[in-house]
Formats: sequence, structure tokens, C-alpha cells
Amino acid sequence: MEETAGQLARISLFSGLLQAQYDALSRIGMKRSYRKGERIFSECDEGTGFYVVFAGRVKIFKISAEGKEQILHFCGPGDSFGEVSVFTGQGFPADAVATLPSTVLFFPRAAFVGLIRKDPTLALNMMAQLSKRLRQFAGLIEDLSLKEVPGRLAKYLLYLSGRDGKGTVNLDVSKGQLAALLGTIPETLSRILTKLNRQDLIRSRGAQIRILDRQGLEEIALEGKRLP
Amino acid sequence: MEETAGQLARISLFSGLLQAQYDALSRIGMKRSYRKGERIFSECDEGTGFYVVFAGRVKIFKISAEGKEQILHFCGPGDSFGEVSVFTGQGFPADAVATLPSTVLFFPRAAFVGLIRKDPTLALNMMAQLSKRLRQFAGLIEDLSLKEVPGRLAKYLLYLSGRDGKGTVNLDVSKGQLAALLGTIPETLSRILTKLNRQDLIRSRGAQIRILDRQGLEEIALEGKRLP
DNA sequence: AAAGGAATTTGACATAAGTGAAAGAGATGT
DNA sequence: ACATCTCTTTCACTTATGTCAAATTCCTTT
Repeated sequence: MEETAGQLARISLFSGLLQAQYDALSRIGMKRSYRKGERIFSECDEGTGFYVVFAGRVKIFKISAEGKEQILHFCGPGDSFGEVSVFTGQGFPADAVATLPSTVLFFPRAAFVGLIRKDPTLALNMMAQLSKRLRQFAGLIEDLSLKEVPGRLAKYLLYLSGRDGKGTVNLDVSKGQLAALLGTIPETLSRILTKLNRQDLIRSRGAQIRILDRQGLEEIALEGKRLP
Repeated sequence: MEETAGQLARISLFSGLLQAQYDALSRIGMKRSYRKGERIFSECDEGTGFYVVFAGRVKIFKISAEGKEQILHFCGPGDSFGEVSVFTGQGFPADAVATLPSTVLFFPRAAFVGLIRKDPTLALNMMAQLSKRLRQFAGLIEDLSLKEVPGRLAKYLLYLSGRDGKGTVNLDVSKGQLAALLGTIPETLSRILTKLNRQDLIRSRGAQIRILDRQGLEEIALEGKRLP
């Protein structure tokens, strides 16, 4: 557990806490490992606590009756998930699966709530975390309802490139998964990538995408400009 | 302010607090009134605090470049909104407009955070509130991405009828606003209502809708069954 | 009651995106 | 290196839903 305590400080949810808090957290947190593809929880499972990704990647998603998937978000090292049911008492609102071999820390509900009661900084960090996710969800709702697929893809490419500050981005998920993240299907995504290439907005080869016309992409992402 | 303190106890965000806390809340909360249609804040406005509806109704929504609107949720008496920017420090993630003559309480950021720091119950209530909204947003994302408009409408009708426990529901918003809530346009909503009537699933006259075939609606809402 | 305006409905039409199937490219393990 | 499997792309086709315009109903205000 000693190693765990040191790592905790690097998690934004736990930033700025006192040493005593880290000790308490590492005492109540339980390490769990999952293989690639393994399910961590399913929608409606009783939420007995929440998780922080230690290593690997976790996908949070909804699935329809017909099997279509909508990814809500991916969690990488330092990200937390499953917090919602800690505070509402109901089941998890979505499914969680490890998309890489992953290690997570599990914090049981009652012990964690006890810690929050005693530490306003931890409480405020958690509210910031919930608020951040709420903002992200509002953006996803906006994209799904008010943008077409080319707009969502253009926005995602600009986001990736802005994050890296580079003109060439590297997709960090498969195209099938990217489709599920953008609220569409692989076939549609593939066609739109072809169009963006034909219009000389990007040049893509596999997961490598070079951005040729940033402004053109912005017109599609923000102003809803149509692709010919 | 005396009257305010009494009303505060009926707001779920403030439930279970000590008398001293109600006094503090009523000291920092400021009453503001808005006419029907008046804007309370716009997306990206700096968030200097958050709001609780006292009377009336407030609509929280996103608007596209072309003017299409997606309603995130309505807030009635006792509901809070604008919390997100209190905890992230960024601007508001959406627009807010009073859809009825409304009175709200405004709580400035710094003073409210100070109160939260001192009262774990208030903090936990706020986390429950944020979690509840997160769950609702996840549901909206699921609906927009994985259900067709008939499914969303059927789900909404069942929700209204379940809430009232009645076989006849009364739309509490105009059909234009309902369309914006379901992520579609009035024309499409109107056509689907006509179809539901033709299939004897409902009988609608104006804002009055009688549910004739609850199970049929459930098949559409949950299993994605198509309308002939 | 009449008039005016907004909300709703209906119609003809356009189109973005999903479906199903098959070909092609890439990756994986033996 | 080979065979197998999965992922991605392309094709022809269908369909749900948006667009534009007009008719109708409903509600408010005079």
C-alpha cells in the first residue's frame, strides 16, 4: 500500500490533501485488476463504491436494445468513474469495461463518504470532478442533437490536435470505437473521413491524420458548414 | 429575508441542515425576479454563483449556429441550476431563460463555497444534486443517440403518466418546447403524435393525452419497436 | 364577437445517415 | 510465412427526419 499512497497525490481528485488523508485513502482503497475487454460493472448494478484508474483504460458507455453502443467517455490513469451512484444510492447509470489491461482503485461507498465528511477539500475536489463531467456531457448532448456527424468528427480532430498542439494527430482508439464515441457507426465515419480527404481538409493513413486546413475544419465543427 | 429562511428547508439541496446554516444561506442568497422570456444567463458568461428557483420555471438549453434549440432540462421551484461553474470556475455551459415569470435565489460563488467548506451535509447534498443531473444527462445522451424520436416521445409520455400515476397526462410545455426537449422539431413531433393516435396507442387532443396502450408504448420506448 | 397572431398540423420534397453485404486491409497467433 | 480473424472501406439501397411552404387551429386582445 505504500506505493499507492505516493501515487494518490498525482490524481487530481485527491490533489491538495493532507498526508493523513492520503494514508486514510490508501487504507480504504482496494486495488483490482481487469483484463482487456473485462467488464467492471453493468448498468443498474448496485453501486457499492467508485473507482479511480491506476493504469490502463476504461470505457463508460450505454448500449441499446439492438446492440448499438454510445460511449460516454474514456477514463485513463488518474480519472475516476462510478461516482454518481455513491451519491444517489441508485445503480450505476452506464456500463464500464476495461479496454486495456487495467488496474483500478476501488473505494467503498461508506468509507469514502466518511472521508468526505471530514475533509472539505476532498469534497470540493469531488464537486469539481462531477461538474467537469457535467460540462462534458452537456457538450456531448449539444453535439448529438445540434451537429451532424462531420461536425462532431471535425471537432474531435481539432480537440486532439489542440491537445497535442500538433498538425498531425494519432487516433488513440479504433475507428469503430471512435464511431461509437461520436454517436454514429463505422461505415458512416469511414465515408466522412474519405470526404474530408477528398476536400483536402485532412490527409489520413490509418490512425495517422494530418490536418491540412484547420480553418476549414472549424467551419464544419462550429458553423455547421456542409461537406460537398 | 425571514420568509426566505423558512422556504429554504423545503429545497432538497438544503435538506437536513442546522438552523444556523439556514440563517447563513438566507444571508448570502439574493432574490432576483425575471419576466417571462427573460434571460438569466448565457453560455460562456462568467459564473459568479448559482441559482435556486423560488417560483416559476427556468429553461436550461443549448442553441446551435442555425438557431435550433436543445433543452437540457427545466427547473421548477426548489431546483437549482448553474452549479457547474461554481466548481469549475469556467463560464456557464448553457443558456438559462425564465419560461414563466420567475423568482430565483442567487448564491454568490465565494460565500457559498465557504458555507460548503464548513458543512459536510450541504456538501453531500450538492454532490447528490450534481449526481442526479449527471444521471439525467446520461439518459438524454442515450435517448438522442440510441433511440428514434418515437421512442423518446413514448418514454416521455410514460414518464409523465408514471409521475402522475394516471392514464391521462397533460403536457406541461408547448409542443414546440417538447420537440426541443426531445431533440427534434415541431413538424416531426406532430407527425409522430398523429401516428401514435392512428395506432390507437394514445388519444390526444391538444395538450391532453390519454394513454390507451401502455405496453405498446413501452415496446417503442424500450425495445425500439417501429411504428407502421 | 371579431381580428390578429402564434402555435400546430399537413404536404411535397430533400438528404443525412443507417442497413446489409461484400471486398479489402491489417493484425494476430500458430 | 501462413492462415485466420477482426477491422475498415466501399457499394447499392432504405429510411427516418429535416426543410420549406401552406393550411388550419388555437389563443389572446381589442
